[in-house]
Amino acid sequence: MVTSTTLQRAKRADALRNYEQILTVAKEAFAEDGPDASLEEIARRAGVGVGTLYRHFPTRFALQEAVLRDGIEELAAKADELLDAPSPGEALAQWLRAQLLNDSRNHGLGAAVVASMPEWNNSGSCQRMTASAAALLARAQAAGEVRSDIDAPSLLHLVHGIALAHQHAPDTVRAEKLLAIMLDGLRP
Amino acid sequence: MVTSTTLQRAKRADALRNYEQILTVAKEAFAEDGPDASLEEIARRAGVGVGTLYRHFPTRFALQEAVLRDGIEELAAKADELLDAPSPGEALAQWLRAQLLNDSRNHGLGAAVVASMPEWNNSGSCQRMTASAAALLARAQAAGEVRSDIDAPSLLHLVHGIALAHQHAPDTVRAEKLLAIMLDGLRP
DNA sequence: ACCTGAACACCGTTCAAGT
DNA sequence: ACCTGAACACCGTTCAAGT
Repeated sequence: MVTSTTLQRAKRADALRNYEQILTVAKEAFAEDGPDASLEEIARRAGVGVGTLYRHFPTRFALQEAVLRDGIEELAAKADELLDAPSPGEALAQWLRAQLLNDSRNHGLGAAVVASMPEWNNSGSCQRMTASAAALLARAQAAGEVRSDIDAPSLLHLVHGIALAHQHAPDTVRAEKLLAIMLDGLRP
Repeated sequence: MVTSTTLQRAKRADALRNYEQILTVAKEAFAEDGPDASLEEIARRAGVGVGTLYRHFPTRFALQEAVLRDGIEELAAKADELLDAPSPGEALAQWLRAQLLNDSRNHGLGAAVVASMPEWNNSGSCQRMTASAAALLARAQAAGEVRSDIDAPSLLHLVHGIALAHQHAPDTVRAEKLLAIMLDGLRP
């Protein structure tokens, strides 16, 4: 797995330390205070000047995307694995459940970013998730296990919608039941 | 129809005028700038001191709920009508479509409030919508047109999730297609 | 190169003073 | 009763000065 760390190239040691520290603190802050958590406080808690935070993450969205990156890499990897699974329909269902789980793991940050950050649609993360979803979906449709009149973006919208609707009452059971209902609706 | 105006009792004329003016401006502001629109600017554009805004609407949520109130009254009324419609399943579907339409009419404010304001669940508006949904749902379930293992809050969560996922690309066609898929999933 | 923190503009919220 | 707007605290963002 390629982590954000290994992607850093030739940074000074202190810069790298700061980068990681900001990321760690940001993860906590977003979980506690939501997607609008104070950047100033994140910098403070990371023991870093605000300017340093802005240097590493020029926009709030950049920081949010960085926080989400690990989970997204994992989901992409999981999608690749699932492309070899025996039942294409079940593989898709499993991956969508993983999406839901990931959304709840980061306390709804993912879903919130998708819904309220216009930049999301043009981000690499979005393209990556859409590509994974499209591959799994195409296979399930080719196998006749999923109706053909739905596309990958719609599918992701639905899952994130379910996640969003539960971000303030993170009832995993209920969320998974809604996903099950949605999956029933996906049958041809 | 009972409007918010007729609910005001014995206010001074200028107070009432201010109340209405703030509401009008807030509606525009939320549509333009989203649910976090500046309260200060709303007051300014309404030609009113900030204190006056706070007097009428002690919290941001109070103002948001007031902006949404008319649409909610309409939906509640529509639900009452639809309880007499011939097909219980179709009546439910129609009402859910109206929910979606209402969400897009106020530029996603409704869905955003539902998702990001913890106060929502305890609000009268929420109880009202849940009651309407429950009545239509119960009838559809009794008629055997909708599966019995879903409840009204889940149903509303799903619809608002769909609306939320589209608030930054308000593609009505796509949203309605997702709703149709969800409705398919609701069949017994 | 990278970091710091002061500086500026802006917003949320309260409250003393006004009518 | 209701309104106003100044006052305070806080945050986002930039940028000159430092290492």
